[in-house]
Amino acid sequence: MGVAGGGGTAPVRRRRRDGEARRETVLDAALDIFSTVGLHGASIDQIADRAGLSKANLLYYFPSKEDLYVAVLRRVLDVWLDPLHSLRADSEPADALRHYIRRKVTLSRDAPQASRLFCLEIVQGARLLREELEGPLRSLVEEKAAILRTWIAAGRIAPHDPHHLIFSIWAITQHYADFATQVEAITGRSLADPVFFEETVTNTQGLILGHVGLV
Amino acid sequence: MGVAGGGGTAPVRRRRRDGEARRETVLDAALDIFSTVGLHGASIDQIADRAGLSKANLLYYFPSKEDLYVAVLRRVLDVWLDPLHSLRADSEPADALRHYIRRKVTLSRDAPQASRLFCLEIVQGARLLREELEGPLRSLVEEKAAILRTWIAAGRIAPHDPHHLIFSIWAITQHYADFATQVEAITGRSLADPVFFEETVTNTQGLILGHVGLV
DNA sequence: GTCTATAGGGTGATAGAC
DNA sequence: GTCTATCACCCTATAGAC
Repeated sequence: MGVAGGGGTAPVRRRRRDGEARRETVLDAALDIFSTVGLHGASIDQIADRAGLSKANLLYYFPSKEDLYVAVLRRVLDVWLDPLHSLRADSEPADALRHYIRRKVTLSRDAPQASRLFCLEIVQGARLLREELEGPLRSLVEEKAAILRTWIAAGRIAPHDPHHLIFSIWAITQHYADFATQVEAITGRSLADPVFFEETVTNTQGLILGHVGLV
Repeated sequence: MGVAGGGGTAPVRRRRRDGEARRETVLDAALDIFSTVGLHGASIDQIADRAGLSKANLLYYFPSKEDLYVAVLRRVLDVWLDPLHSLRADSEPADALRHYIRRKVTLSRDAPQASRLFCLEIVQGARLLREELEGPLRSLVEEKAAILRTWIAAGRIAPHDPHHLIFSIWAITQHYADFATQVEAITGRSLADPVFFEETVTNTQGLILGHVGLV
């Protein structure tokens, strides 16, 4: 993070790399803030401060606050849906579900801010994410629901609506990130505690696998 | 809603009743708006408009925007925790859980805004609700967890951590209110559809009851 | 209780020097 | 690319007439 940098390295090339890193720094800071106070509660000044640049300079990288917000959101969505891709037709159903649930809870532990920002956006009507939900997300879920239906047809899991099954997994696993404040207020524990983390994974796996007859 | 009101009725007494109704109107409007755009996204003007009075007049009833927000939150919390009170030690476990889940999903259908506002507040760290969570809520949950432990000790339900059980029920049932946008984007359906509502209740009941060995 | 007017502070975004 | 200065706007809250 040297301010001036030494020597005679070609400034243009280094600047470009710095620019990318700078954008990432801003996106990280923005995720921090947006996930805590929402789009309207955050000020550009605040985000710029945390990212270590001036307000005007931030607006050089992102032309408006909403643009920045959407950029953060898109990045979050990618990370967030990634685990679902690994649910494959040729897996063993029990292994696949167990693995998926563990990955989701792990993400709730390691990227709670991403979960919360996503949650805030959806709860408020997903004004800036609606297209992503009705397009790519819907397709992805439909694809995975088809796999579950295949397993049902083959008698490998009990017959339950795949949508409700997926929603139940999302609901429970994300609850431990989104409602962490409440969970901590009640239990005094969080996913950062390895024992509590493992309990959560095991409990959720048992709940879901039991439901589809895979205990 | 007569502006002038006729006749010679005692103005003081009627005014007081109107005042109460007026407050309620404002609280309803505020819930609408806050649950959609959050505390910071809402303007007093907007809420006053929806409630049918002027900004200055609203501030006569609620001294500041944050005061109004907290008033709405408290009212929401009461409604929201009410179903849990009916979980009693002398109930039949299967009936009690089934009933509780149905009530929670019903609330998600009939009071989704309350659920969403509560969700927004918790996700953002519950700055204005923390005491309520660590005090009354924690006590209430502890009380109900004790009941579940009694049932476990008596061999009436399978032994699982009561906290995780309660969180799972909350997570799933509230998901259909808080993430309704996502659910609709993916399935095209909502709790307003009686068939979907019944599916949701049945699925959640099956999931939970199966987990505690009551199917 | 209800209004109009306005004070007073903060914020998003732009202009323009370096 | 980065900064300072500034504009233009919105919004909370208050003052004071009715």
